[in-house]
Amino acid sequence: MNVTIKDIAKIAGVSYSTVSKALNNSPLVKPATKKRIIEIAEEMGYEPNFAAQRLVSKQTQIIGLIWPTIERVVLSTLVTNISKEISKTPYSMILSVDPIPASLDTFRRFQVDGVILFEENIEKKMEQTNIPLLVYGVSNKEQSNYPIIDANHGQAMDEAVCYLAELGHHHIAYLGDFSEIDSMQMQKYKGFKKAMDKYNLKVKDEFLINTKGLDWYDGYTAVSNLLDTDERPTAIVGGSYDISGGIIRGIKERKLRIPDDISVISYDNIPQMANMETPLTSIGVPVDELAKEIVRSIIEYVENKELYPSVKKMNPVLSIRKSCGPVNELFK
Amino acid sequence: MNVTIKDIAKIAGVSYSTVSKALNNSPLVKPATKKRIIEIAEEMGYEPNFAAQRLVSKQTQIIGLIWPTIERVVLSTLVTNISKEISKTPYSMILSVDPIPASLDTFRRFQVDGVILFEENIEKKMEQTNIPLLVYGVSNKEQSNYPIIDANHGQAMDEAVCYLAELGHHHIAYLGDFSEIDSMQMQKYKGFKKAMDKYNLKVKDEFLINTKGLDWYDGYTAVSNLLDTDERPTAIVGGSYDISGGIIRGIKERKLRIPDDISVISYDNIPQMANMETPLTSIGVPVDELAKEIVRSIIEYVENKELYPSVKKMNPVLSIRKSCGPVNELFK
DNA sequence: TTGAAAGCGCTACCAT
DNA sequence: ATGGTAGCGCTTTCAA
Repeated sequence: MNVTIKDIAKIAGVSYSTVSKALNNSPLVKPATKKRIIEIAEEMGYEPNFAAQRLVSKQTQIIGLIWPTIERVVLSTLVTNISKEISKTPYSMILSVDPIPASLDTFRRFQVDGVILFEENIEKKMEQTNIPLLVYGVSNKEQSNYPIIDANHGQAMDEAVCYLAELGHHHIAYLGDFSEIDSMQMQKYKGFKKAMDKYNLKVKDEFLINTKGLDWYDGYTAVSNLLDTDERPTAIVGGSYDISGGIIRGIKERKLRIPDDISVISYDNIPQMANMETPLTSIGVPVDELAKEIVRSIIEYVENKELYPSVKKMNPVLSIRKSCGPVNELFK
Repeated sequence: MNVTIKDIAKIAGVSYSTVSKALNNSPLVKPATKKRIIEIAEEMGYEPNFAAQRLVSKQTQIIGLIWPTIERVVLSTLVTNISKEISKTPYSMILSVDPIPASLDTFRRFQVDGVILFEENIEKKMEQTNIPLLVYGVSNKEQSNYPIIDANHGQAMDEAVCYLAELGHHHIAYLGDFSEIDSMQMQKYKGFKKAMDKYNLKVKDEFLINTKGLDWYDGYTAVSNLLDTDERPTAIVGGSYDISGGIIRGIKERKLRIPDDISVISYDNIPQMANMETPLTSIGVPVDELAKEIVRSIIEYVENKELYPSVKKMNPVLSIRKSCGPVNELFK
């Protein structure tokens, strides 16, 4: 059997309610007593009984997170960051890898206080959930039944293009997925075109490549096609971390130098970008900030349910590393 | 407030202890009463209070799983399958993405009944855990402090090579990671060489390529190098699902046909292999069987702690799809 | 076959 | 500043 507060009380020679207070750092206990009790508790290897705490406090202090179905490094990095962030709070996080409805079911049984979700277009599936739900994804509509954390993709592309333009690039290509299925990808694509327009840069059709996927080899294939033509861009915007990885490799295989011959800027902003064969200059909401905001929001929502479901757009950050440089005059 | 058994008791006109029994399908309750109570419970949307159940029953009925740090499709497929398998039992599963010690800490707080782990060489880290632990990984030693589920890599390679030999292949290449760090990979590599030996096939040094990684592009790069030489193998064994994906693409890019010009067999056995551009013939423990065994074992261990920690080697299965064929006489 | 009641370990309130 | 105690929702004796 495990140590309980009653055991501690017996040893400490106090009542067990005092022990409870001491362990919860209540100001109602004399510091000396408190200290003594805490020491005894530690010595005895006391671990509070979660179930008992919950039973009485009604709150589970658990946040559920549904593991995104799409496998991407950026997403799993985000999940890891969220986990780290939550562990700094009094809350714990549990994950489910099941499909959304099954996950919600599990979470209901666990009586979690709130749920974090990554999918979009989940309206239908969510009908009767009364658990506070926080979604990370695209905010299509003005209104929503649950709070949404989104990234300002338009601004991100604007900053990326602006940066490249300032470096003197006029011939910029975008390699990303714009298959119309994934609205987040579409936002990036549209954002790019809009930004090019804003900075008075013409964008050639051949410089707009639909990778039809977000994986490493999608970027690799796309850049291979791009570089095997006569006219090359002086800079490339990669639509995602993985795509950009493929882009870099493709470029290197053609013995082109980054950034001397060609500059590359990538969407997404995760620390891994600094550790690539060429550290990638990138644009996007830093994953740790994103995680912080997601955790802050869900907890705020949980503790304050009447809060109006809000939509929050996170601002991107340009992280300058080594993959972008001034345009090479030779190639102009 | 949620519905409790007392509420149900009031409506049903019985005592709440009867409700408890009825809901737990106790034989002590008259079937008619039981049926009525269950109906009322459903109608009222009753959900048992997890915390209360735990508090009294001492068992949490929760299995914790520590998300593997290495990102691989096969592993996440396995996790998904384990989750599915556990949901068929009275147990639930929670995941943690934190490093092992932090995860174990969380699990201890949650008072989970058992933990599933994927890493190897964890001896040191586990010192003082008294939670039943089940490891999926390589069983280096005869003895271990915890049960291990392993795959019979030697037999797998034997079957793969045997199959290819029967199809008439003599020139077989192995593309996998054998960087000595990952003992599971080493087992595959050694298994391949041993099997080649057993079937009296010579293996050329150039046909043994260390991909130094398990990703798609590792396979792609390796096969590109392999195929750009004069002498080609008639068959390739790919060391993992991802590697083999890259291999296939590399082959196709060179306008070679699978399996007419070259046969490919992949390690690992997950359903996704049937859906590739060329459905992959593969060897490995089917992921669903693996999941079943893992779940069966951990539960057995949990419910039967005095059980001697065992090492179980799972048998591989050869799944014949479309990527292997008889050797093409022209290339012999 | 059903009901009463103890008690799981804890928090929070009221009393001292 | 400390102690006493009700009660969270449930399972599980024991009694009827």
